[in-house]
Amino acid sequence: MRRQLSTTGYAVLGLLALRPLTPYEITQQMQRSLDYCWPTSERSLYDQPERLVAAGYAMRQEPDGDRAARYEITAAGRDALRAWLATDSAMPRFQNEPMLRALFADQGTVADLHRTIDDLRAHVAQRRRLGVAQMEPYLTGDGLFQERSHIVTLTADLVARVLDAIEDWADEVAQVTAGWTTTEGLGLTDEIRPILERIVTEGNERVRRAAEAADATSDND
Amino acid sequence: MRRQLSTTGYAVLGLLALRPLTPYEITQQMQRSLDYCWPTSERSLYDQPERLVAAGYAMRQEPDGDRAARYEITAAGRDALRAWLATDSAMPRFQNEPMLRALFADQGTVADLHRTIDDLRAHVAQRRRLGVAQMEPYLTGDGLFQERSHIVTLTADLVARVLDAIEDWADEVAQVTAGWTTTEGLGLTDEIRPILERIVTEGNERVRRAAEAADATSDND
DNA sequence: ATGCACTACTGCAAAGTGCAGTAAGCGGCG
DNA sequence: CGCCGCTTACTGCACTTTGCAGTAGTGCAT
Repeated sequence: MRRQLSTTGYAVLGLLALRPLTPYEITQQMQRSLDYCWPTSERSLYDQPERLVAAGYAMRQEPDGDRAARYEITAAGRDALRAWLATDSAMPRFQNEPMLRALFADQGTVADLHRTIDDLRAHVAQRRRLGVAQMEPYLTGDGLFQERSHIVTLTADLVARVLDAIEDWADEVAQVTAGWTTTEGLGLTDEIRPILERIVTEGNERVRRAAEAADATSDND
Repeated sequence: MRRQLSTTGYAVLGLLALRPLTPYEITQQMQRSLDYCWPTSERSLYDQPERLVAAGYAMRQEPDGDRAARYEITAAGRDALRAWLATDSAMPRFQNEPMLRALFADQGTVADLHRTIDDLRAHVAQRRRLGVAQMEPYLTGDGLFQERSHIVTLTADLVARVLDAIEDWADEVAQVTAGWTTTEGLGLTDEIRPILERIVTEGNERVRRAAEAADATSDND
């Protein structure tokens, strides 16, 4: 009954809050809908249902014939989920290996960098295709859990914005590095300097705006 | 000599390629510069130097007095780093707990959602302040490893674009949900529907453009 | 002289990951 | 008809990572 759930545990609990699922169905739902914000290995998901049962947050339904048993959220589980939503969130944690490789690009070849960027572009394109296909049904009222479309739309919007950001960046890097013959020691070329200037000026601009917005908020309190 | 390094191992190796570091310095550099793309626990970093030595990719320098020993990359280490850069990259893996909580917002209160979004905005603002402060010196030629400023600028640009995307999203969510009195069952309201339409139309537009670009590339091969 | 924060780690239990392996069902094919 | 390969639905295991508690030294204020 006692141990504290991990974020992955609450993610699974959130899925069970919508409907009872078998362990395999949990892996599929997780892949389909939560992978955008909470990627996990399939392996770890198979252990979650029994942990939820041990915590009193889920119960195993009697299996129907020789099919796998579904797990169902309990009242205590709903309470725990509600309580978790009222706690402070961990902030985003973005593992971005293509960017890591870009940071070490001067240890490798121009071709290495181009290949990594191309792979990233292909990956983003693929993700977007899947995402759009999942969202289209909601427009005609045929989405999964259509009554949740307000929430699904808002979160999909974040995914779309981040994918756009990555794609635009990849396009820019591909363009800027197209003429490179070395990865080392280039420094602030005519193409790089304006990018740095934009980052710093627009960054400062946004920092200023955020500070003003924060001031306004604290005035209203 | 044998075991295969993790991505974290290569990240540390990449740092050592710039200059020899003590374990503590590795944690500080990792925090300062690679946390944007490769967040890790401090704890795991303390084990990396000895693993690199075991693999033959680094050597422990003789410590100077009672100070901690620095670890230095070996020729085999540089080869391994180069070889790694030539392999396929893993694709980004974004853990985004605020978004996960937004997806389950209908299990909690409007206040929970607003608080999570506010925390996210504050976090993004903080990250941006740090990032801009790190980039400004490069404009005047005073950045760390200024000769790497072309690479540092390009990767900082990705960070800036992603932070902008998240901030704009947070602003939008704050605005759209400001008038909500419930988190449940709202569906496609007058404010939500246009967002969904934008996601789908602009998403399809980008999918189309990416497909054209991919065609053009394969024509050129 | 004592307290206290900060630096620089180490140990340990629990959680997560990658990958190999397994077993059941099922459609095709000679 | 039996076997082949494929997909579905998992389990076991070795290894890595994480979070957190603990510790030892150092500077510096009270």
